[in-house]
Amino acid sequence: MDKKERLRSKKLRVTDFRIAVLEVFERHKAAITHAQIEAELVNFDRITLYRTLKSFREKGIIHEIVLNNNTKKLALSLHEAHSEDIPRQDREHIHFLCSVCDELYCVSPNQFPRVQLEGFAVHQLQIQAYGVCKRCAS
Amino acid sequence: MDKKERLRSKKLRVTDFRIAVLEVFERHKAAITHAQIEAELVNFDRITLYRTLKSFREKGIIHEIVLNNNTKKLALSLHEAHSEDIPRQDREHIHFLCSVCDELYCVSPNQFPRVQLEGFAVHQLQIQAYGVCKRCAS
DNA sequence: CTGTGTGCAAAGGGTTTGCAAGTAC
DNA sequence: GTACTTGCAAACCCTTTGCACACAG
Repeated sequence: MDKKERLRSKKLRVTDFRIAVLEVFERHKAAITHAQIEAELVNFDRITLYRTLKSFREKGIIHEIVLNNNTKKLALSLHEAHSEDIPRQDREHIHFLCSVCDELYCVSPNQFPRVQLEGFAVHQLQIQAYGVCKRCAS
Repeated sequence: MDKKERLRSKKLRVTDFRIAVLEVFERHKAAITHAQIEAELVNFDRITLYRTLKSFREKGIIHEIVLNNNTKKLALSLHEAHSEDIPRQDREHIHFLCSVCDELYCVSPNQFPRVQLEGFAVHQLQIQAYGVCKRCAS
């Protein structure tokens, strides 16, 4: 069961609640909101959920995407459970938000952009793309 | 006095408080936090500040940059007071955050990146760059 | 004069903290 | 057994709302 592995590899104890939260994430291909998670859990404690998501974030199991309309979405991180440092596809993916269905997808482009800024040494780029996804375009 | 012009062109009334807030922005080359603004105002009402910043945002006088450490910064928008729609340098600038001094600058690159994403029609990109600014690098 | 802006008080909502009991390892 | 987790209550903090008064145009 790789949900358990995911937790163990981050030195987090395996509990029913954490498994349940991971299951919610795995049910979705796109990033989800805190409210969505709450809606899909039954009989849970809100505070425990806050703490669970916080430790998931700190351990890099999930990452948070803050959109400019002040909403936040959460998504599983892509990297393998056992890897120690953050691999390229985690650093270099783009957050695509569809303005029709409001779903947010983590996408790896064929070529990740580079940027030159006069007077600034750029170490990392974080890119959010806004547009329409294939499903909504048809 | 172009602070007054700035307000009038957005159909906002010119008040002492709004001028004072604009002055705070003009004192800074980089984006500032809500807390910084409060620190530089004297004898002010917190609620009025919230409402002032809200109307500035709605009118496009300032824009908000949400960083992934969950902090927000505010900066004057670049476009001329009288322009009706958002010009290219407002849509196509990059937010650079220096990890040393924690200052955030709006920078226009010589060439704004384009991105191709399979299955997604990208209409707009929002880019945040992390690194070290010239002043901190020396 | 009219509608917009301000100031105060209070409410609202999301998130965090403290602590005791429960549980993974 | 020990340290980590959970659950409940309460506290916290930031932000918004309601309303009366003040003021810009």
